[in-house]
Amino acid sequence: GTVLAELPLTRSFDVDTVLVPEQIPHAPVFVVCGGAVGLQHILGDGRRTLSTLYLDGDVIDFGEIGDTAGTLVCLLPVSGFFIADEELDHRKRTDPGFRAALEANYARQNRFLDQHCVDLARKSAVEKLASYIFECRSRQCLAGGRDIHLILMRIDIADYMGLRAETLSRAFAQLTQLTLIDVRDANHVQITNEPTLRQIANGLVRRSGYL
Amino acid sequence: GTVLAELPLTRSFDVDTVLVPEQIPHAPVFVVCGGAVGLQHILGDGRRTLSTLYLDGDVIDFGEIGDTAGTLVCLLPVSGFFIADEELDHRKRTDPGFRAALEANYARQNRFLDQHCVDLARKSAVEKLASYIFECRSRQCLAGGRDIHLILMRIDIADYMGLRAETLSRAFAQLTQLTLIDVRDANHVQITNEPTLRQIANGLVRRSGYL
DNA sequence: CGTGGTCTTGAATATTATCAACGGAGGTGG
DNA sequence: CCACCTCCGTTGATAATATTCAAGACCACG
Repeated sequence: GTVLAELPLTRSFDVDTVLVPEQIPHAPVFVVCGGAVGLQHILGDGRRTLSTLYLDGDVIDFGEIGDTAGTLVCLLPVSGFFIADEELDHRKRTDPGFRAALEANYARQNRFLDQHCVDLARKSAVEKLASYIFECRSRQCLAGGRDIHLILMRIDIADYMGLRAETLSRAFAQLTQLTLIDVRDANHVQITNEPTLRQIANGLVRRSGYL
Repeated sequence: GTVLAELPLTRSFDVDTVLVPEQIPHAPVFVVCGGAVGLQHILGDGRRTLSTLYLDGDVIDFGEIGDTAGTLVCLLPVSGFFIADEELDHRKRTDPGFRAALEANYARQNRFLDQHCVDLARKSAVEKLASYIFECRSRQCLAGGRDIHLILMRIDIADYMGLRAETLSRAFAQLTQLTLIDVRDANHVQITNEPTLRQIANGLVRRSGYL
């Protein structure tokens, strides 16, 4: 994100705001500086999924996402800036560092999506929560830190990890009872047994381990 | 894929071959021309997940995937060609069409991953199978076609959709009994009621609909 | 002090995973 | 040619897990 210098097209959005390509005409890229944006999909009967999270430093390319892929919703108050069409084209053509930054952003998003698929496909609720906690840490570049900011509300974490809010709540209770985490408040947990929590996130212990 | 002209670094691989970056030194990109490659992740206790499929025309960037993200496994006999480091750099610098093709590939992979997350997060087994059938069709550019090639073996479809093979088998049985599909052989199904199958894939009918 | 929203808990239900066994297709060797 | 084997896919019974629905707890806010 640091390579992309801030431009005058800075904006802020409230929670639940839907970001649409027409927000700023001819500005197809939005760079998140604070808050959280989620790519939201609603199934026919109302089931909600958050497939991608855009946090501080992430680049949202409206052109890439298109119309069929869901809607971009502000999950927290969001600040960031748009990049105008001509500016984008110009810098893509002339600035190799800019191109590299964009490419790195795509690759980064791809890795997160890939890992997210693994988390969703086969992991239990407890494993999903453990994985989410570590994802929060790595996304916030707090390598090794024990105090984790959970970023989202429970319902959004649940919709991101493919769970119901009730099931997620029970997963918090289980990890707490196993003294692997300590829930400070709704938005913060402290990791009290990182090796075991890591093993659970990686699916190492399943039946005998944490029951 | 058509923009990327074929080069002399053509190779073929048998089923179960693991593709590693060192396969061809200094050739970090592989373009799939036939067969199927899967990005495979194994959890600590052996659970297997296929997070991404690379089919005809897809571009695999070893540099992007890195080491931590799983292993690339040939799910079918694979043919394709590598692009050498210097060739890649040169064309990235001088050929805007090449850059655009690479970027489009990233965006395409991103959309597939995104949709895949939605499929994995909240859909039932039957809904997942319906979604997979439509994904096969759209990947093979058979818009509107009724005869679908399932591409993969049952076990690989299951690991891709986050199911056990037994559960997937029961999903096939359910869709067949509802006369929504007709299983020709292990690799082919015919869609016999596309609107309803589409509704199931989209999560429109859940409890009362197909039971 | 009520109110709306978020989060949690409990009991019943639905769905999936697990374990075991069977059937069929394809290959191999006597 | 046929017994034999292996791999793949299916089916059945049971256990584990998540969802659903209902209700209560907690907190911020007017």
